[in-house]
Amino acid sequence: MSTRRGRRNGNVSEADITPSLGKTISRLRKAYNLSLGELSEQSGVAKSIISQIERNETNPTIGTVWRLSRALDTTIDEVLKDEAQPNFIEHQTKAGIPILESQDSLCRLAIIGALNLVEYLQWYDFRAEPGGVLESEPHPPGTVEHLYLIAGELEVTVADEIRKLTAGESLRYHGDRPHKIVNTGQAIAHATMVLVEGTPQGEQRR
Amino acid sequence: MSTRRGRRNGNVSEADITPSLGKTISRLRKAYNLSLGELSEQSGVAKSIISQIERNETNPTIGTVWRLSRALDTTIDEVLKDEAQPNFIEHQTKAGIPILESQDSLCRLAIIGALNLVEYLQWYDFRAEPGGVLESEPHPPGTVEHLYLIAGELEVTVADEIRKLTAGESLRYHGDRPHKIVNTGQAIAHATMVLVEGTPQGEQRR
DNA sequence: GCCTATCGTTCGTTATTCCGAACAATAGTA
DNA sequence: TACTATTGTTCGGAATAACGAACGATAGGC
Repeated sequence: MSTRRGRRNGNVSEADITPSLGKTISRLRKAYNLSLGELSEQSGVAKSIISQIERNETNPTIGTVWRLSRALDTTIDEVLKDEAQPNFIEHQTKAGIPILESQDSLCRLAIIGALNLVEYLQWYDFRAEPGGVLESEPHPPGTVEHLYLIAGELEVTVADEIRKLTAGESLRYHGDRPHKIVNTGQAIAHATMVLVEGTPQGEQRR
Repeated sequence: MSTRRGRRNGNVSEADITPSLGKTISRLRKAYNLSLGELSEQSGVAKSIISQIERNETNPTIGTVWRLSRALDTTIDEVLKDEAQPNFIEHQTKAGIPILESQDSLCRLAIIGALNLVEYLQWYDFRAEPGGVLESEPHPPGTVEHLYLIAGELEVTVADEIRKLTAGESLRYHGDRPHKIVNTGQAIAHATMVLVEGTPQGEQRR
């Protein structure tokens, strides 16, 4: 019990207490199609550090992780959550629009737009084959998700509540809770999804 | 651009990016009736550091926070997360969605969502028969319009510029100028439109 | 009142995070 | 092939987080 924070050249000790951190950062970075240099620029963290973090070769500061989380449009607690979420696999399309695929590869989320406002905003084109399931980890606190079903039939579960949607209906709910979208119909379901990452109302100013 | 991470005696900069952390640790520690020394013993973190963390005078490493979380019978993401919010789901039925029709009644614009943020935000489901024309009066200054063409073919005219869109493409333009959307194809055109009113721009979210 | 125990804070040293530049590995282009 | 760009990694130096000990403050016990 002497090695304070033993590391140095090879053997990792404290670095990998959160083994998912490096993978998570790496996965998010790739989902946004960013290089180390680009993420470094957007986050203000040296790319050498990001490289080390992704390989779990260092024990970063809260501040560093926070800056990375922010650049990756998420929050620090999201990034540090232990359970790896293999929900999305990054997949590149012809037009350069990143496409996210669900694990069963029956759902496809295309990021068709994003805006940097005081709040951050993204919208998606969502398609699901019959039986397709899209499970989302909670988004950052205060996030609102809006789903408009263009065609087909969906079942949406937020926290414990379940709603069925038919074509033409829309649903709005908190995205900062675990939620699941299932195509319960026989045909392809098609929807537009808008995601607003916002200041929780009644938030303190400093 | 010299101050790397300015701190030093008094003025905190990076330390309080997660202002709740110190309070959270302190609250948990007191909830268990632990002194700094006791928590130090159980967690393996020097009590001087715990003291500084609780007063947001340092920017701890992930490892340190993790050891503290563990000693306090919780997880690191719990400690770093802000308080939860009540659940809410808002379900809008098909009948409740207002539909706007263009003058030639060949275009239909369904308002599928709106949010009051610092900026005002609306999004639409847009459908146009072949030959349909949608002419818009200029929206308030600073408005940004984003169009994502799901299917068909559109021609968008903003001020003097004309752009042709094919399925899968998207376009972003100033909405505070007169603009016109024409379905130049032979089939129904289908698009998602997002409209953001606000911020004279130059505003960013951090 | 005095002594002792315990509390949280401050101080000097050591270890390591972080940075920027240099480097190697990989493509893409002429 | 050589030249250029871009990728991720490695390396030395500066900034600082973590440590342990020392310090003042507070409260009991005698």
